[in-house]
Amino acid sequence: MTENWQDTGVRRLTPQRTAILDELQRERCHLNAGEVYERVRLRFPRISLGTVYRNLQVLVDQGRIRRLETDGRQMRFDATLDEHQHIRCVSCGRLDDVGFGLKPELMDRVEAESGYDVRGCAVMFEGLCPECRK
Amino acid sequence: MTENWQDTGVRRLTPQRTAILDELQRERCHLNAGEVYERVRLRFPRISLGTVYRNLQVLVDQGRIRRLETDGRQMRFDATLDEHQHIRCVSCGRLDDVGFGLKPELMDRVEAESGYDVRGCAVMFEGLCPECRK
DNA sequence: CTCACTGCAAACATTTTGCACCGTT
DNA sequence: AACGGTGCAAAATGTTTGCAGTGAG
Repeated sequence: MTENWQDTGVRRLTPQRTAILDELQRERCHLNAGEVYERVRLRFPRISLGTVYRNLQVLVDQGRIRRLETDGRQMRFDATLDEHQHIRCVSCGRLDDVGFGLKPELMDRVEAESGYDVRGCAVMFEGLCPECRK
Repeated sequence: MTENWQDTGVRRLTPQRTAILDELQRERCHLNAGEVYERVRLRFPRISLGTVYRNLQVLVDQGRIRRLETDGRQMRFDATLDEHQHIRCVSCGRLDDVGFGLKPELMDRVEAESGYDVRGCAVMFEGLCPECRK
């Protein structure tokens, strides 16, 4: 569904859609679907979780947000589009940005080694966040 | 539960436990819990999925296997312990190894930038696998 | 009028957990 | 006897989907 995706429909920017994108852009941390739902519900009390999930998918397909694989149980969504990576606290689960990119040579090397047509990569660091170090 | 984990009990190497580790080591690709269950069930027809999950967790805690976050919906498990990373096909979901490690300097930089005590990192490349390129 | 979008609820997939029983030590 | 491990079933969690109604173009 993510793969081979092809837009046929119109994809209006509905108020709900806008609100979801809005909340993701407002928050520095990376919300999961439930958190987006909570926040958007303050403005649209009757919005449903299904709508949130559907719109998150639309926004991902449009390239307006990124989907992050965090703890393997739930997704988080990231409205920051410039290249950066993430770091997660193994103790409290907090997720922060790390601003750096891998060198393009690395992609080439991986491409040569794996035989894949490499499209991207995600780096997830983990460790103890400043709070949890104490 | 993963964090602050501390072994008190004995953790015998039961036949079921052994079989699970065995299957993970035999398979070149990285199985998910259901696939492990399927395979182990051929040898232990009465084993339960719960037991598989519990034992996978024990093996992770013991450092005998690694838990991989793949598509955000399910985990896969990796019995190859030397440092390597992974690449996933965005089309068919196939998951392969990529043998390389990040430079230690990079970790230092991330540590300095984020304030975290960095413990590790996982790199997930994605692209089209050789089959799907065709 | 059409069709994308919505709310709602049910379905789904994956993982975790409570419980009673069993086997090692 | 104590306790870690097991099978089984139920629950919990996170996500997707079917459906009928609504509204923008």
